[in-house]
Amino acid sequence: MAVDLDQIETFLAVVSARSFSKAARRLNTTQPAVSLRIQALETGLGKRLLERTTRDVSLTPEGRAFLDYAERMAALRQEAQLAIADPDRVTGTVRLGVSETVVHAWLPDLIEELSRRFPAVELELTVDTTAATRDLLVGRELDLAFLMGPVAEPEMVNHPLCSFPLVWTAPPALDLPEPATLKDLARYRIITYSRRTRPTVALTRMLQAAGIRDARLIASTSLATNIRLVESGVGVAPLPAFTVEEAIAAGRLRRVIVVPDAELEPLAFTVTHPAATRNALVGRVVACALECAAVFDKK
Amino acid sequence: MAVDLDQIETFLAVVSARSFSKAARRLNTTQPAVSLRIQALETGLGKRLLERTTRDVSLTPEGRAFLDYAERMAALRQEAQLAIADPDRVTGTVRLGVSETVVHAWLPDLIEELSRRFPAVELELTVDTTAATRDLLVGRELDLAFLMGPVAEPEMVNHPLCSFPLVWTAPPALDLPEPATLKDLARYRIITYSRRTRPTVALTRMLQAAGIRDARLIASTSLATNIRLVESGVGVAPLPAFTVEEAIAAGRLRRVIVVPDAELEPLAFTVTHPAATRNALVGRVVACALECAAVFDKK
DNA sequence: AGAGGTTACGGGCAGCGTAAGGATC
DNA sequence: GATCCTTACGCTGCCCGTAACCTCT
Repeated sequence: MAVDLDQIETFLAVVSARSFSKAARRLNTTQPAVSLRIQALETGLGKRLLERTTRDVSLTPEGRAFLDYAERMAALRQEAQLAIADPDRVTGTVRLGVSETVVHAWLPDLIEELSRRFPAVELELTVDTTAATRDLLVGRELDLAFLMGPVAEPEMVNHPLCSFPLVWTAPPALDLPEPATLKDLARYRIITYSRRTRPTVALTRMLQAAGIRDARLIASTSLATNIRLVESGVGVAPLPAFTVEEAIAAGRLRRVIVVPDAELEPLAFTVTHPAATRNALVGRVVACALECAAVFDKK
Repeated sequence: MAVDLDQIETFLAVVSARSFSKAARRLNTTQPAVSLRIQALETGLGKRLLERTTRDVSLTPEGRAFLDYAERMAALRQEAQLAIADPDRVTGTVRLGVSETVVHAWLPDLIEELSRRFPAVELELTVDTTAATRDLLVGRELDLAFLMGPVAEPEMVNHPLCSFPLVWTAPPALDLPEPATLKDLARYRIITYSRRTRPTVALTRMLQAAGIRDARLIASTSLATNIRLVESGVGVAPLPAFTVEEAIAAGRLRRVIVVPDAELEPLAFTVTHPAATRNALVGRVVACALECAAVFDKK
């Protein structure tokens, strides 16, 4: 009869997923269970909160009003847990978006640290390019994200997080003078991040500025793939130093010293989240991420 | 595992009752059920919230911190209900303290009106003198109260509510000149409110000022009793006009016209509640009470 | 001994998952 | 016909109430 926190979590999940069945998956239950919980909530309030058409789920005016209360109640529950509970017992979900580079750096450390501090908290991880992640974040489908450069939305908070120097890398056998110029490098295929990303944009500008028209770029979304391609002799690549240290030490890759004009800016990452986040866990995750990034930097 | 609104309501009830068994009675359940709910809450948080000695229940530091969250969550649930739900479905409890005079005036109207507007809301009524009610209110054991004169606590909000003229009343057979002086009245027993109440204090001052030392006062907490005493010929009494209109019309009582010096101030009632009330229903009850009082005044 | 909180235990019912049913594209 | 929400139904497990127990005054 009365409103119940379970129902509220379900309601929030449905609203955020815009679908009963997706919400059910996310809540680790079945779709009928979600359906019944929403029905119970609606009966308890005596008002319909969600309008279900066959293709979409939308909020009724009452639903929109209730959403605000629901979010505040869920946030309050979590705040209370964080303030009082044994960290072991804190529950909740953090939806985190990350760029692949971070995955290869310290994300495993963060995941481990978080699951140590908050074993009962679930992490919903989305790995994608900065652009895609950014859109999810702006659409409030993520609670926070680690991505390149600040997000210039007014409602978003950005913190500098970490930065990774890029080094030019080539197969050991490649014929390259040192220091190499952009022109030298452009004799080979250049393997880089996908088209719209910040480093690739910077690189194409540099190539244009140097008057190089016929550069052959290979854009890939996968950092691991890029490294593999260089190791296989496909071409040269600017890569985050930490990803290739081991391969260079082992002689599988060669670090190419370049002229200042060919140096790329380090990849600067920020942690970004909505200013009015109602997920009290976000603060903890941010703090933990800053620590992990700092530890990683020192190594 | 997770915190549940049922547990929170139970926690709040236990804290407010300072007892598991009293809370159980108030929640219409059994004492073991309360015990288990509190245990579940504590296990869920991994912290003990309540310290139980054999004679008293007190809050641990964590409990005190949690109390704040619990109150906010309960308030939020109720706000959401008030904002969205069918009024029929709004649940909750309002703890109301009233002076007896109000009971005889329009309290039945208020109760009826409230149970019409919010059939699922429970009213916990305490009828006592203004002084006793005031203490309960200050101790936050009441959500609001209708009592005489403003409560001068800093955290309390007072609204003028209604005022009842007092008329001197006597048994019809009594020998009294008109207009009667205080001295005339004081030849008989004067039946009045209990010692510490505002009208009785005013009356004793008036008697002192008139140099009357040997007045025989009968102080009683019950207005109905007082009326009965006058009807039975025990003495005279200042009574709220509305309570004796019918008896006067029927000839069972006589209204005594008195000189200006013997007139008593009307009984002024205010509605008082804590400024930071977390019970969203209080506002509705206040509004409803003001309406009922106004309607009553017009009759 | 009595008041009040805890533990033990059996039963009822809420809520779940499976499966079938409808509606819309 | 595919997708997605709803309804039906049997079952499990949780929570409740009764009752016995413990502890402190």
